[in-house]
Amino acid sequence: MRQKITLKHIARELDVSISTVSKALKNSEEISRDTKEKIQAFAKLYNYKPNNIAISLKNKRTKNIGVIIPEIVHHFFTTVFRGIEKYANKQGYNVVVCISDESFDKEVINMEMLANGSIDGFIMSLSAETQLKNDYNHLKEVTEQGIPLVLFDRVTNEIQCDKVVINDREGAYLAVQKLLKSGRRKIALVTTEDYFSVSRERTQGYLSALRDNGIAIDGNLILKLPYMDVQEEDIDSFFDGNEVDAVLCVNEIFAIHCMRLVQKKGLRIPEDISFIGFTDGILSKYATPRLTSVAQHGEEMGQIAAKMLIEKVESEEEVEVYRTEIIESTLIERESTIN
Amino acid sequence: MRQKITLKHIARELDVSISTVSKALKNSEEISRDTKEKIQAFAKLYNYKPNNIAISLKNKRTKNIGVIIPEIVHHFFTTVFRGIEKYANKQGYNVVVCISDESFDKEVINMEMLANGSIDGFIMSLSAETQLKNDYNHLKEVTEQGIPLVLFDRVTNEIQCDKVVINDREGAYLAVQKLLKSGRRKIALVTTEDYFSVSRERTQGYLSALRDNGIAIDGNLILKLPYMDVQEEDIDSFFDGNEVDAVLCVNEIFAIHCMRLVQKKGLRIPEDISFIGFTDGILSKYATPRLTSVAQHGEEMGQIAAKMLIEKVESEEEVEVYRTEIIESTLIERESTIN
DNA sequence: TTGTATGCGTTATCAG
DNA sequence: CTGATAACGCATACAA
Repeated sequence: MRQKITLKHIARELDVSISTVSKALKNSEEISRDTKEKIQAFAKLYNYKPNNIAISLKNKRTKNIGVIIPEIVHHFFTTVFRGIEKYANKQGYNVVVCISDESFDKEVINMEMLANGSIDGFIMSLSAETQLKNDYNHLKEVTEQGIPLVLFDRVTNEIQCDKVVINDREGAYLAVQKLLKSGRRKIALVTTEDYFSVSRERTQGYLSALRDNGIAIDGNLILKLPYMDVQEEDIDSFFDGNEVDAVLCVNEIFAIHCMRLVQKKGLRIPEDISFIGFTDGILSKYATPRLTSVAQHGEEMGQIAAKMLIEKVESEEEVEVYRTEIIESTLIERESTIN
Repeated sequence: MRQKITLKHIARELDVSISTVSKALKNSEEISRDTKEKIQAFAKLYNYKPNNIAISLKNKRTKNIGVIIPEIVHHFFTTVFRGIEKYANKQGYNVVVCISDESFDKEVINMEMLANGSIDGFIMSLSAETQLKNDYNHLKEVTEQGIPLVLFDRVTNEIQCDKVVINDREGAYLAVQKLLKSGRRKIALVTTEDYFSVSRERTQGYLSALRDNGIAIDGNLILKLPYMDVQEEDIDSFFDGNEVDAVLCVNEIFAIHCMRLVQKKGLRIPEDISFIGFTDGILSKYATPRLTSVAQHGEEMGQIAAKMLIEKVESEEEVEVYRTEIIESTLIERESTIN
């Protein structure tokens, strides 16, 4: 087993000083051609690579970025992560990922673990529990220490930092417009509890689209489902109790569930009832019928978040100005709606 | 902005030496109660946390593990990652993820980036291109440097290291058995090119199940699809050209595609034709009909991989014995098959 | 009980 | 052109 070789080894072997080796390997003008060649050849032969940890300690820069997301087995977060990783990698950064598992405590623990020198900045999306508790002290801690932070998708106004979100309200608005234009009038909304920032926004979009079109809002047509562990009975009784000709769901899982049950009841999609979902993940593409969906542009979101973060990390001056990037959402029309 | 505080700061502030502070914070017996209390109180007040990088440099242990996977927007890898992250986190390790994007070059670059001190060991699944080229020098490099490596799912015999795979052959065998037991005789296999280790194994299982049951093997019933960018026409003509009453697909995407087309042709699933897929991801669960599937137990696989790796990382003696853990695959029966 | 010195691997400054 | 030294933050063997 060939041990990792260090500057010291090379220096000893070639009978020069460590600093000479260091300079030679950086092709410094200070060092004579002969010496450089000798050292470089030796280094190459033994496959010398500088130790990242030592460099990090010296530079106080790790070239690592920390990503904390609520869940990874979830298409949207996965695409965002992809965008982050792609951009970060191109800039020579590595990505360390922690999953908060929608838990406040894990989110806090993970942040603290990483905040002690392991990373140069954070990209994160808030856990459900954090949003519910509305407690953001761990984020404050971190930003006060001067560690850059970029929040995406699930964000909060309580924290001053860069953010990137999609225009959720607009997305919902567009979706409802689309449904109205195709003649639908009894449009239901299937959403989560209000403490999710995205659900709130989407609900707003839904409501204002109806309002702008002079449609009375019927509270009975809004179904709130738990974020996890959807009970089919809840959906079932909702559709039994209401006459509905179109449904907007705040995520694709809800949409798939609803479509299945509604089809079981003998309704045809989209002839009898239209469906539009959010997220536009793999389920939307492969559902039967294929689901019309508001795309969240996860990968783009990730790239932008990474770009914002790295800019902050690499900017010398402590700029105290924070941006919120809003990505326009777009409607991907498929088979679950009519024109 | 409160800067990160170090031992040196505390020492200076309290007019003691750095080592006294260091020991006091470790509650060393050497230090007097008074001094300890004073130092600990001060440290707590200023929220002192040791710098991970410095500790890594000192200990030559980063408490980071590197994960290199071909793709993250893919349910199986995502569940494996979940398992890795869960276990690693519990043991105080962080996970840095790189995506090879099925590219040999990216795999190599990522490994080299991480092998220079950033991580204590690797967990990886080979990229498609790597398997195609059959070139594993980058893995050899790393293992020769004494960096522990665990391969999962997409593995190779060329490298001596710990491995964890599912019993793909057995899984396929069981699936075919199931189909035979329900009276099916014209069983098709939809697979990828041979250079994927998993496809090879699954094909073996398919063939031996047929053989063991005295069914003649019909090469026409084996459809090889490209791993990416499936062309629906290929599937279409396959089903037009062959009479088939059951299909085993080596992944769920293939299965979904086939089911959709077959249904379009007017066949009923499972009455006319049965389907079994591999992976058992989100698509299998939400397909119509729900897809019977060979579960790959991704999370378990990830946990085991992480456990194996951390054991190696933490074992002092250089044990030159490598294990291959084989996880039994199980058949999840749903609506796409009959009894 | 406390402090000094040394080292982890690297780079930068300054002296020779 | 080359090398000694200090520093990054921490831990520890050893000295006082």
